[in-house]
Amino acid sequence: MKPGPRRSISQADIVDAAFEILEEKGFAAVSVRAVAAALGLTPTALYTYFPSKGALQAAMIEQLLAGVAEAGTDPEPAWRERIHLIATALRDRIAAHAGSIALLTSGPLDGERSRDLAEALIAAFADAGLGGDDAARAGYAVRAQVIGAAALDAAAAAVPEETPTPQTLWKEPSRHPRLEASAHLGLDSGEADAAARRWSLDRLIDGFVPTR
Amino acid sequence: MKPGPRRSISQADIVDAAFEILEEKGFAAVSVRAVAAALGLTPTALYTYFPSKGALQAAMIEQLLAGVAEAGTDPEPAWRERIHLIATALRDRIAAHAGSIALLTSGPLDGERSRDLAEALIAAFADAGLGGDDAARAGYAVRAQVIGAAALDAAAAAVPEETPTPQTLWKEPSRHPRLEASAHLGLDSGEADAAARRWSLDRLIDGFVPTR
DNA sequence: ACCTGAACACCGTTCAAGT
DNA sequence: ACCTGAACACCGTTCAAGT
Repeated sequence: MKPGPRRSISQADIVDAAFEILEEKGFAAVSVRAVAAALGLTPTALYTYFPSKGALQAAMIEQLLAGVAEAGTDPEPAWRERIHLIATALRDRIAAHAGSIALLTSGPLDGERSRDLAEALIAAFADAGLGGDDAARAGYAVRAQVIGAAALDAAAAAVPEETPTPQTLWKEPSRHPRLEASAHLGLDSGEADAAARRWSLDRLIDGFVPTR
Repeated sequence: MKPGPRRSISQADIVDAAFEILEEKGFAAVSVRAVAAALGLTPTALYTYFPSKGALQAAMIEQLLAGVAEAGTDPEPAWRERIHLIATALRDRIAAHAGSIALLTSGPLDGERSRDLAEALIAAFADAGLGGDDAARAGYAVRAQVIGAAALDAAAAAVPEETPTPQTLWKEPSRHPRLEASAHLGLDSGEADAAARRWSLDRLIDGFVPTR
């Protein structure tokens, strides 16, 4: 293809292409060169739209978080439900885009949407009656919980092929009996269901919001 | 230098060299080539010790987590203190090695030490009177909390130079008033103190362990 | 067993040049 | 303004070969 002006490709097109690669081939495969190739461009052409790979990743994070805070902005549902709506929206966004937790933990997290998310959670806890500082601490704890759980889930998903244990007559006593006894919960295989996540988040909320 | 057998370098030496690069130049800089160069070796020589870069990273994770579970294994302190000891040990290890949260979220997390950590937390919650399933859920929540908070802290640390806001006469009303009002807590700048972290973790524990 | 050197298929980014 | 092509200093990994 010959050089020259072309019908413009938008920043959003580039972010979309990057997400496609992220989901299909993982975070490490999201290279400037691969994204450019997916769009039929030369790597250098991308630097017309984004000044660096980091700037592209920041744009990806903003798109990932778009609308999450708004899930709990409507003041109609009670504060607890609003927290669940925000937490679930964040969790679902991360879960819907394989590899996105690596993206989130790869650099700064100070975009506008990231702050919107923090603000919405603090507001919900303030509506629950918490003072400003406690509401901020509770909101931080919820963000840490959702992101931490997503990180643990991604780590579980990255575990290679389960090697079928050869049948042995004598079983070694396990060093992790309690962990293994809880395997059916699916916590460390990323298979916990939505009800279980809701229950755990309710426990965290209960800890921060004193019942009177 | 000429090829040939040399006084052996150990796997631990390689892991140590890798940590030095991680802390000084960040996760992205931990390359097989850079680690080899730091040891005066050729990249290919490292493949004698580790079959892949991933195997080296897994060894780094195991070293990072070494001893963390043991911080709360002694049955003498009460269960709540044991949880704090484990959580603090994990947090301190991550904080002491800049870039290590990227390491932890870069791949599988199924090593022996990782399981030791999970087991120790579940055991402490079981001592608190929780049933096996609830203890597992509470232990998972604590792990998620510490790792999620470390991820948020690292994201805050990665935020580039704070551009001093030019003095303006008329201030735009902020879209994040509650978040900004809580800036003094240092939550989103990775500067929360140990007492604040302990308080927040106590809230989480309270949510899971019903007071009677 | 442990190591080198060459090679392959990749990276992010810069620069001069084209239209 | 948008794009190409060449270039630079890097990657992880494999392979044949040395001692």
